[in-house]
Formats: sequence, structure tokens, C-alpha cells
Amino acid sequence: MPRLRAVPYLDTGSDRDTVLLTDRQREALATIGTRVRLPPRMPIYRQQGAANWVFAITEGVVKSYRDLPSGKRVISNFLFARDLFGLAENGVYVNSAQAITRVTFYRLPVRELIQLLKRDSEMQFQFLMKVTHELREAQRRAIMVNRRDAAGRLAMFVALMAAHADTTAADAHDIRDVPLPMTRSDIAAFLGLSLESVSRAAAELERRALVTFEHHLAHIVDPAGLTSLIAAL
Amino acid sequence: MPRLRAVPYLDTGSDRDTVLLTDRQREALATIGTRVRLPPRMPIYRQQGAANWVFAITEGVVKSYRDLPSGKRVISNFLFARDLFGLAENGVYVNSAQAITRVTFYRLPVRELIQLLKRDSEMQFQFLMKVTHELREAQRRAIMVNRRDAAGRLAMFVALMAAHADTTAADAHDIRDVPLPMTRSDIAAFLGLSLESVSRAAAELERRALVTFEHHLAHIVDPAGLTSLIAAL
DNA sequence: CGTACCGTTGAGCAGGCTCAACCGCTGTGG
DNA sequence: CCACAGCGGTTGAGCCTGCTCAACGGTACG
Repeated sequence: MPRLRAVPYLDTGSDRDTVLLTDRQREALATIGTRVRLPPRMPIYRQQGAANWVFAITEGVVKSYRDLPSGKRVISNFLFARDLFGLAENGVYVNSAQAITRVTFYRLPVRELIQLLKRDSEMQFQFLMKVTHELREAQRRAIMVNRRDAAGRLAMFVALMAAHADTTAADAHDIRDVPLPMTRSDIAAFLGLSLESVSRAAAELERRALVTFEHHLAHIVDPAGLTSLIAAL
Repeated sequence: MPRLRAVPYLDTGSDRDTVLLTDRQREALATIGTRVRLPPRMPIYRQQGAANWVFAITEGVVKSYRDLPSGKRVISNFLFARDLFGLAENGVYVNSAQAITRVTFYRLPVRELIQLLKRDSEMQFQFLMKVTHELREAQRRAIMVNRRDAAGRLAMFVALMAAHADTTAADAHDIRDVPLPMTRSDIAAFLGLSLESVSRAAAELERRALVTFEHHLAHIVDPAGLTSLIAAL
């Protein structure tokens, strides 16, 4: 059943992401939606396509990207478990979406979802908090990409992925091994860098003994050093 | 009374911004809120301050910005009539806000607003659409700032301001005179450029006979040329 | 009239982009 | 079984453009 993850607008005392939705609400969503499982690299929808569904991830990683007139590809966001995706405008998706890992999500028909939200005001409020959360995250990403130096951007990216990693760890700061299921090219398209720059930035972080990279895993060697580099924006 | 402006998620047939909120809903908001008028440059709230209010602009321009540890200042957004601002996380504002022009807004107490939204599901839906709209705009801004060339960024900025300008013109593309009430420094902090680069970019747009700048007004000389420069991202 | 602020312009520097070569791995077809 | 192409990734050389530092002009205000 679908879940949602969001930091609340108002203070709730705990600084952990609040798990939204009651069991009853999750059941209602599961009832109107369809559970779908897809293999890696599978396209989910294309920009300008009719936006008939909103998607709620339960497992895996999805990328949301946009192809620009020039042919450049920008990745707006990576989506994880308990995230929503399927942003649209005037009935058409503004981005394309594609599975990165094997992914499981609930496919929710928009019109029925809207009716459900209008009937269940508490659940609609959870969705409002979720979208508000995404707006904050988008601002944070904008600040990250604002940095001039590639190493700093990549450092922030690793920290961001660490925050999204399995929350089984008691504290996000204790996470040392960060899975990076996306390719270098995806990271570049997300950070607004060339993929060569990402590669060089990774080499620099290793040279500075902050993070090591192997395959699709980043290992944080010096959390304090990484944090101070991130704070230097 | 407050209004909201948003492009809907679903197709409504018209591509104009849909004016949200019924008269009754606007009255309800005016009842719980306070109408406030401020002179230019007046601070409204500070980042990390207790987030007790959400604001709905009826007239004027506001900037929402963030001071980074390094001392750099980033402008996340400019807000216009029929915009909401006051984004918070865990009960504290994530940005600071300051009036640019003389501004009038409704100051809505968050807790009462939430209660009102939970009671009036249709109005809550309008707010959900508004935040969704802002999320799309944030993605669009991210793409704008992604550009390498300063002239292209400034061109997109002028087009963005034209879209926000008085919608008295029948078509946004017909707007030639675009007020830019913010300083060059504000534009630079918004676009992620140095203010010298903004100045040089303005000079280049004038040299290319696309836009002329005087005081706080941009005059679009060659709309087609400007559009093609913008599309070249 | 001096000061402060906004804005413009110039010189030199630095960091990221482009183009290009190269490595290792994988899947394919002769 | 091997040759080859394709893809992801790394590294190097040189260029380009935006940043920094600096000087200067115009305007508003005490």
C-alpha cells in the first residue's frame, strides 16, 4: 500500500520525516489504484503525454527528466519510496519518467484521486503537505546547483542521496554507504554539469579523502569533512 | 480580498491562468486574515523565524530569499499579486521575505488556515493546485538557471517577468514594456550570476537589439528574436 | 558638497565545457 | 572461441565564459 514521506509545515516535535496517511487512507488509495512493478530502464510516461495517472512509489528509484529543444536532457528529480510523481499542467505531463532500478508503485487515476481527496479532507491535507515538501526540496536543489564548484555540487548530491537512503539507520548522519543507482550521466544531468566534470569531481573527493566511489556505491570516509565542504556554499 | 493564480493540473480548455477561489472562499480567507500594506524594502519575515502566517498578495512585488552560511544571498522567488508565500518547515520559515514595491497582502494565521482548509475541501483543493503550480515554476526556474550563458538567462528572466506583468494585455506575447521593480543585484541573486554579469548581459541584449533597459523597465524590441534566444536552451 | 548606493566597464584569472583518446566490461554475431 | 561494437567511465589539452577585483559615472539624500 502506498505511503508518503514529508517534513511537516508546522512543528511536530520530531525532526524525522513524518509518515503520512492512515491505514484506512492507504487502503482507499490502493483501492482506486493499480500496483505496478517494472524492471530497470523501463519508461513510465513521456512529457506532453496525457496525464491520466499520479504515481506513488513503494520501492525503487525513478528519474523524472525533461528533454530541451536543444537536445539537452535535464533531470528534474530522482524519486524514491514514499514519493509521488506525475506532475502535469493542463492535463499533460511536464516531464518524462523512467525507472532506474526495479521499481514498484501504485498507479492512481487522477480524476478518481481528486474525487477521493475532495471527499477525504484529511488525506488531501497529507497530499498538500507532500507537495509543499517537494517545493522546499526543489528550492534546496536550486541552491545546490547554484554552486560554481563541481566537487561541492557532487558532495551535496551524495549527502542528498544519503538522506534518501534506507532510513533503517537511526540517524541519517550515520549512513556511510550510499547507493547511487543512477549513472554518471544521470548525475551530470541532475547537477547541471558535464559528465566529465562529475567524473573529475568524484576523483577530487577521493583525493581529498572525503568519499570513495565504486560501481554504484559511494562510501563516506569523512562525514565531518563532507559536511564542512557542503556548508561552504 | 485574496485571490490565487495557477495553471491547473488537468486540462480546462483555456490556457490562461485560472483564477481560483469563489467569492465566498475569498471572504472566508479575509475573515481569518488581516489586510496589511507595506512600503518598499520593508522586511516581512526572516528565515528560521516562527512561521505563524501564510501570506496572500493582492498587489505589489515581494522577494523571497535565503542567506547562505558563506554570506551569499540567493533569491528563491519573486512573488506577485495572487501569489502565496510563507513556506515553512517544522514551524519555521525556510526563507526571508521583503517587500520590493509597495505591497498589499492578507496575513493568514496558519493554524486557522489549516482548520479552514480541512473544513472546506474545495478551497483546500485550490491551495493544492496553487502549490503544485509553484512546484512546476520552481522546476522551470531550475532549467533557466541551468543555462551557461548570462544573456540567455536574462532573456528568460525578462520573459518570466513579462508573464507576471499585468495581465491586462490580451496575450502575454503582446507585452512589450516589462517592469523590473527589483535591482540588478536582486536579478543577479535570482539568476545565480554576479551583478556585473547581469549588467553585461543587459548590454549584450541591447547590442543584439532584442531588449532595451532603462531604469526599472525592460522594453522588448524583438519578441521573435527574444523567443528564439530563449528556445535555444 | 560629501556620502552612499546603483550601475557600468575593463583586466586578469579560474573553473567548467568541448573534443578527443583510452580503458574495461558486456553482449553479439561470425 | 574470438572479433567487434556499444556503453559507462576516466583522463588530458585547450578554449570560453563568468567571477573577482577595481575604477568610474550618475543620482538621491542629508
